[in-house]
Amino acid sequence: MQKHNGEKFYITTPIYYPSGNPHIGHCYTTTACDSIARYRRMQGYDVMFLTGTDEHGQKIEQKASEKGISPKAYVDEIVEIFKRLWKRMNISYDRYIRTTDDYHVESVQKIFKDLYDKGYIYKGEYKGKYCTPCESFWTDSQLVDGKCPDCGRPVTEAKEEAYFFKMSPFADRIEKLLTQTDYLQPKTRATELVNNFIKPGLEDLCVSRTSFKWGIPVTFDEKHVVYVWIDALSNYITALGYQNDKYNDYDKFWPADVHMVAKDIMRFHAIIWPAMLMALELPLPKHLAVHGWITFDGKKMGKSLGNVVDPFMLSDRYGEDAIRYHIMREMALGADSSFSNEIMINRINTDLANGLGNLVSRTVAMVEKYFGGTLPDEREPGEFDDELISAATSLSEAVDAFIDKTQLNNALAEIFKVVSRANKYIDETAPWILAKDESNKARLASVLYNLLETIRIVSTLLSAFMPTTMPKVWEQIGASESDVSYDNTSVYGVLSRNVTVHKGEIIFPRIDVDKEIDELNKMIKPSENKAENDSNTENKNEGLAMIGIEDFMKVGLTAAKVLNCEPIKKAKKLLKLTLDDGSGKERIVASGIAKYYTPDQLIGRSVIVVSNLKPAVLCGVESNGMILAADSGDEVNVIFVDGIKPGSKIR
RNA sequence: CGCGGGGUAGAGCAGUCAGGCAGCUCGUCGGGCUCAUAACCCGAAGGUCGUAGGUUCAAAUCCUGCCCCCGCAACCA
Repeated sequence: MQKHNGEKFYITTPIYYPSGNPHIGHCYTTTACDSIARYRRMQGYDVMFLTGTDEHGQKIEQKASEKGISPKAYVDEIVEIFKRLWKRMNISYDRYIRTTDDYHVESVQKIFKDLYDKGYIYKGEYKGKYCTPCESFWTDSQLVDGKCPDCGRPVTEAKEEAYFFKMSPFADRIEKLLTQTDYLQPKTRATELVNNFIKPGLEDLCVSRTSFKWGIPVTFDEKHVVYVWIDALSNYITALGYQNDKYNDYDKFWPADVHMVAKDIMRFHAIIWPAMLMALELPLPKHLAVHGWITFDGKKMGKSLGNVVDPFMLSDRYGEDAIRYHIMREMALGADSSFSNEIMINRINTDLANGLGNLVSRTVAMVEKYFGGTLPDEREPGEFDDELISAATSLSEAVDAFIDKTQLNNALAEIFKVVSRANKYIDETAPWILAKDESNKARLASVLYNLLETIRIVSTLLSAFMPTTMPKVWEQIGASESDVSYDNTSVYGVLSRNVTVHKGEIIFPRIDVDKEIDELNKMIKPSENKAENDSNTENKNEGLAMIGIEDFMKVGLTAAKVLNCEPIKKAKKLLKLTLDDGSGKERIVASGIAKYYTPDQLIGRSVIVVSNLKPAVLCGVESNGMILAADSGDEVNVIFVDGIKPGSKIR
């Protein structure tokens, strides 16, 4: 076994955006980091485990003003909730950075200036769609129906002065980093990044904004605030004291050993962050571990589903360690993993209650029943002993290897193989038969001691993943603090020969699946219905505002007959419809219904068209209006008005 | 021909890089056990490995074509 005394280990979660309450996805990243951090501490590393919140930006500014409070007051509230959750989940972070902290602000300003002085940041123009009432810029992809996603009003082409960060000088080095090193875990994503972002040419990055105020001011140009990239990503070094006097840990802990992120922010950490560090001439982090999303019953987890899988509620019901175990056991590094109540409860029952919990319970019960709680001196080795003991003492080596690769699910699988082996050992040795004959006393003591030793090793390794419950196991098997050190996991014979056990409460109670699912469903019903409503309105409009008749009358609805219809070549979802709307001129409309209708099903039929919609070009086709259809979420039905004369007004 | 991931037992997945008896977990069925949280242990059923070809003594694995699903992007007007 390798000794790691004093070696440093630096691991980070992303800094989360507190525009809403934390959900199970945040929990995954954070507990995964926590487990690695705890494991490394056990191994003797000097660990720095950082988490925090990314608190600036337009969205926070807006949410705060909706609530009529200052942005700082708004984030303060949510940060409290994050911290409360981490406490509940027993997260052992060493440091919590908020981008509103003074020292971070100071560092970011220096970094920005430094990059400017080095010539990597220059002043340019940012072009985009602008919503005047909201004073907001939006990218095309953010627009909803071509309109401002916040207020729904039309946007105009506009530009603003902005600072840009030159990315191109670093393209080659970044490509090498992604394809030729083990920076990216899993590496399968490297191709995707290189093809999508590096090969087409790295675009310079807009790093300042003038359109909102809630951010870190650019020191040499006060109307600009630093945009998210430099502000947020640099947290990983400012939290160590880079360019500030608050901390003095940069030299010791940088570069980071692991940045763990979910796949949606992989690009920033795989490309932008290394580019920034290269520009600053700083060492690059060693690994970027990218995990997937937790999906709920197959659906992508969103804010609206956040309530459904509320981590506070789950930990109330099942205990934080059961939740920690489940999400880490279920999630593989690369892929998404599906979360459902049934999978979770089954997992808790099978592995924790039936497997580990029951093993502890039956072993301790037998020591009490057959020896009054304290093992005698006598020993007698026997068949099956060696296999069990070697499985247990070699376990840490296997677990180490998976931790090194950030594959926590596999590390846990490895541990539970030994739990199974131990349960099988009980059957093989049949202690209850040994107990019938006094002459087998020594053999019986050996069997039970071997089981206690196995439990000791398994629970020690598991304590990184389940830090709340494992100490309860140690108490039951009579292990002292020094017995459960990491170093002792590869050693047999650590527990005292005359160890005394203490039967206690059931550590992982078995859950009644049917009853529990029933209750959960009852709780979920209201919020799930709400979620469905949300998704029907594209999740963007939080309930439509009331409008007056005059607003409705602004919409021109006309019956029209489909003269021709054909797929649009470049488009997957669009059909191009040629309509007779009674005006005498043909009207061309593109409609995103190709998944649900073939052209044949539409030609000759009559539909309702919104006639005064501003034209838009979609995949090279100019669309004049839209046709009405009912969207239930699962299917889309065009509203047909066959027999109605083209041109008829609809009100 | 936009980029990428995937299709293996009822469900969820590994195995594919490096060809060599099709495996794991859950579920189902049968048996065993009685220390234990109705838990534990053993056994069985269940798969044309998406599809059509090719290479090979041998293909889930390598090659070619096609079908389907999922992300991202574009395009839900």
